Amino acid sequence: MVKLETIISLAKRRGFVFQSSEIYGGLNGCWDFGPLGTELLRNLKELWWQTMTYRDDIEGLDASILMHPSTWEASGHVAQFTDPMIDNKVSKARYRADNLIEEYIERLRHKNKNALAEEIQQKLSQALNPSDYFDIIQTYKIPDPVSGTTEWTEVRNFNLMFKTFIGAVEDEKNVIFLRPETAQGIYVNFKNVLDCSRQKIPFGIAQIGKAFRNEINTKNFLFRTREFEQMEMQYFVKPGTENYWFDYWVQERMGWYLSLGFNAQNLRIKEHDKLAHYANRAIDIEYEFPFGWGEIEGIHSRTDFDLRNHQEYSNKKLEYVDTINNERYIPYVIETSGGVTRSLMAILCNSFDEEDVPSEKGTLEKRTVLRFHRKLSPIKVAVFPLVNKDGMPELAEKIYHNVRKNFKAMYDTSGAIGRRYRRQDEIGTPFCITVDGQSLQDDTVTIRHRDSMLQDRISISQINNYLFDNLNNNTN
RNA sequence: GCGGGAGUAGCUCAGUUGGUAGAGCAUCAGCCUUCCAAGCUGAGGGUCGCGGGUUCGAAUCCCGUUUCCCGCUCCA
Repeated sequence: MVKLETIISLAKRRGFVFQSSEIYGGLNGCWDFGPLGTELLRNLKELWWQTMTYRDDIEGLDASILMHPSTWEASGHVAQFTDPMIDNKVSKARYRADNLIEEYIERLRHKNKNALAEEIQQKLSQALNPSDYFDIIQTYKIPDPVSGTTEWTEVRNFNLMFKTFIGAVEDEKNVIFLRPETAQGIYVNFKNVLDCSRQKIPFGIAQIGKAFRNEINTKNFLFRTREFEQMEMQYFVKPGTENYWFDYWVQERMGWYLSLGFNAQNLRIKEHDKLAHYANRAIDIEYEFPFGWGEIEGIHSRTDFDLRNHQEYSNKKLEYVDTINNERYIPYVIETSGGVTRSLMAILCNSFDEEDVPSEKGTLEKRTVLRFHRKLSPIKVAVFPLVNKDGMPELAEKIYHNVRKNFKAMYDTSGAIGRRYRRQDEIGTPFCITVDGQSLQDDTVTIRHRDSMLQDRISISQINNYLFDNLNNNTN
């Protein structure tokens, strides 16, 4: 499997991804998208957007990043989006206090000290704030698995939401958060969308946008970052039908990734062992990255947890009224929550290929090619004159100006033709059009395919049709 | 956050015991090239991640810091 460093190097060299604020030494876990990365990102999001909102039963939304503070009270993020952290003073090892205690309980059970284990379990289940965890660790003298000592710091709560202030005064009353997920923007707009769209349940609301989490550790290039983009769709269903729709959306979403050219062997569905407080069913769609399996999309059955809480906190009815059956209820929600940034990274990994091809000299040479699905490719077509004389550049340039009206295109006259093909291979351009001597005679050009390196000869007047046909069908 | 490795041109890297930096590729200009990269000529590009310190003198030694990679830990 390709190394992450290889991907990062190519991404930088060809303008897919740069480190944020690089001239100042970079900013941990933040990345910028360059010219080609931006195109790829836009194509990815556009495909998702079309898949979702071209349906009759899904509406689009673009909610603000800053939201009323009560949103995060209702969602549970203020109380629960928090890790109680504790450090051992001797080993310097850092733990989540609840995990540390749970591990200790496990070890007690292994030693058949079940009564004690049960006692601690009881206290753990009632623990709410940092001092509760600290008391348990103190009372039972829970040791550090690394150093074996009980030299602990206090337990400190680490909330993963980014905090800032609204207005000029920086006091507690003015604290607001950058959204840690886009979902809540959808829930609080549930009634608005329902009222204006004339949708009937089941229906969904789709949104693409940035979210922010003040992660303790960032990691693995684009995989774990503090600022990231999500593409989320919340599907509102009648209670009791949530399992049907859960299975439906798992199928749909998995199919979507496969339709983008993801290798099925590098995708899997992972059941959650432990469910979050809001979910009664959850799976992750995982991709096998160079560093191992990682989530690219989560599908959660969130029950009516969110709408019910927003109804309670806002004191506004968030019910759905079924006038035909004369029913009213708070809908259940199936959430499909995809990571744009993570998917982009998965696409880079999935597309990267190196193969040996025979060279002009008769030896084998390495060819680097990004085998993007055509719909994802940042550049759709490149146009070259075979050589820079005899009227070929003039004709090639004319063709280029024509195709770029409809397709992201590139014109290149620099270097030998083989080199220009390889440049395009490396950025995943599916088609290269070359004007040669024959073109000047009979108004035809060659069109070269990235993956097979084979060429068709077509007439210049057919170029647009050819590209439309080949870029819009669903084959890879 | 811990441990390990690394940071020198856009990329991959070299740089001997400290004496103010090189190569290949890439880029740009020109030439040459009639279909799968690395022919010819020339040019541009680096305060050696950043900040201190030691020294007559630091890419090189010391301290701090930052970023990336790998392994732990973590990921409501």
